[in-house]
Amino acid sequence: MTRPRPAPRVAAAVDPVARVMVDVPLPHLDRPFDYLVAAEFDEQVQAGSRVRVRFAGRLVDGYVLDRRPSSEHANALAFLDRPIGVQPVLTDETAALFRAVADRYAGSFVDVARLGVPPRHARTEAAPPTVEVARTARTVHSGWDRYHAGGAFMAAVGAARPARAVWSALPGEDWPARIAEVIQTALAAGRGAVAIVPDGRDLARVDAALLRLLGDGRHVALSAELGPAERYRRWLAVRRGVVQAVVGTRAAGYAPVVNPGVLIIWDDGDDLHREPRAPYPDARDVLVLRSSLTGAALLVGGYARTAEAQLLLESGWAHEITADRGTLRAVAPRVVAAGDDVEQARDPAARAARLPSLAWRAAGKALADGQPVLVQVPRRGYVPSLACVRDRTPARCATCAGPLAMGSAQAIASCRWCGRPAGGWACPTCAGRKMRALVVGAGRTAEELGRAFPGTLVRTSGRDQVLDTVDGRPALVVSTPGAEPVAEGGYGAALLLDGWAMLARPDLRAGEEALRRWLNAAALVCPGGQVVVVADAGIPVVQALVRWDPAGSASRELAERSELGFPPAVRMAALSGRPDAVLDFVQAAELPAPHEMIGPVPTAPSPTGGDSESVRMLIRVPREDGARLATALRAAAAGRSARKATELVKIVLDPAELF
DNA sequence: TCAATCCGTATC
DNA sequence: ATACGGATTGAC
Repeated sequence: MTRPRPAPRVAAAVDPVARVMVDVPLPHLDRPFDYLVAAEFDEQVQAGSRVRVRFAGRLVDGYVLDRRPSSEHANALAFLDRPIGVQPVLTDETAALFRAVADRYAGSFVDVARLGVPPRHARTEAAPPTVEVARTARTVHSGWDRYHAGGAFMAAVGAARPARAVWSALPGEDWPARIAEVIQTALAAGRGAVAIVPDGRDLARVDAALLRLLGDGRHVALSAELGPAERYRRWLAVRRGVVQAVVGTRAAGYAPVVNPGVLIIWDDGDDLHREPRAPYPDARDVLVLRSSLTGAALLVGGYARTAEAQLLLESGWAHEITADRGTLRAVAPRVVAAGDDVEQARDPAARAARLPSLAWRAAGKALADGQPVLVQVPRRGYVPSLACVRDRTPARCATCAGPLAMGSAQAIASCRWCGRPAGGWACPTCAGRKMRALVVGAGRTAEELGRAFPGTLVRTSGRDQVLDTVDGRPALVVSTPGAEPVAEGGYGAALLLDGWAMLARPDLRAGEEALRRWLNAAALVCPGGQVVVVADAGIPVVQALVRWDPAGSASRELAERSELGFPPAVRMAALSGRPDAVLDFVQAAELPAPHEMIGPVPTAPSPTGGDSESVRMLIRVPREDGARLATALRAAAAGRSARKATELVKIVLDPAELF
């Protein structure tokens, strides 16, 4: 009985070898493997194509890096199984970027490619490309001449020079319009552009600004919220060079724009820029790497300034775009710090609303002047919810040290992590036995404010329902950080009520993050309007808000991080997992000298239910050894996976949360 | 003497 | 991961 034999395959005549990155989760296989391309697939298998290959006996997905005339591999090559679709997805430039990001974060190429390449949608890929008719662009006067070096940066982008800048936006700045102007300048120079913003609301604003400036069809907005078909359709338009400008959320930092001339990130301190999937890259770093690799210009902008952006400046890698003090004074709100004098407030309504009297008066005046008032309150759950009524020591669980909270229908506080009721609590500092709500949610604040200002319209913007804009009529707009609506004509006043609560967070970045949120809210206030921040005026970041000095604050922050030995002044890696696995890992790793090991410490039990057996270890090296540290960690991970150590160790470079 | 099993190694 | 080869073990 003769079995039907498959027809013998013939390799392509030219460049028969494809170098393929295979999609397997093992770190030691993060390198190219060579396959033969059958003649029948010659056209479909190109540099950047998705393919299916037989690897260790199984069919797996892969990406073709390039085609070559021959292989270095000593043994016979296998034929690759088949191409997936006809559309190459990587460009030489994005392939190099995926490699660089993987190397920076001790991760693998395919992990990063998964972040940067959207899932294929076959029908969309096959559909004829929609013909976009570009409307004539509108010319407007650039708003960049209010800034030192603003015009120079625009000129550099227009001349396709690789300028790199950190931009401190003026309060009230129409930053989406400024970003649109930069993008328009890059397009006019025949180059592409990528702009990254934290969330969908900012994305919509930049999208609208681009539509106004460029007309239809010159750009696309990319975000994860689009359905798979629409997301792939827009992404394909970029990959095919139909559009050259992209605005999007963090994954759009990898968009395969042809010949990018400028890369932009807005509000780089927002934690939404950090990817929560391995290898946990940050969008600012992705753009910095991409700028270095391609020579594209880079713009890091925001009202606030991060220590990381400050380092770009102090290392001389980037230049500053700022306005002078006179220009700033003309547009800035007046900012005062109010100690939390709730108890002394004369007005009973103010007392009931937990408002310091200064804040209450500022709000009343703005409302009387016919203007809206912004009230920023922290998100519920952002900080421990109960504290000692006398000295505000956060109330913690006696068993697991988790934060205590008051349940909805319970009379007794209980732990939010372990759920145990906290009967008989006593303050560890003053032995007081009374707790009070440290932070009141937006809903409750809105209720109380409504009573404090009878007859005033109260609106809320937060997690569940985010308002994009409010009109210029008098109203109290209660919002959580990041959800503040833009007010027509600007707010008459802003009350930042969460000051000390925000600063009380046991986090390395608490100060920087508090200032960032305050500046973002205060920037929405009209020139000369009143901002009241409820915090101790002696705290440096409170001073930085009062003087509107994000640069000075970032400089101080960076100096402090240098002194304490924290990123970005040094490079750190956090290794977490079961104790034996973490120990085994660090023993196997050939870490660059000098290095410092901190820990291991047990990781805090969390409501998300992480392994209670888990520990975390920090490794610290000088900044210039960052690449070597990542290489060593990758090698250690490869060694472990090669010898079948299955216990997972999570590697995070420069973790955002250090405590 | 042969099969079952363990361990190490390569995966193109 | 998974597949394979070579060494090792154990039973006839």
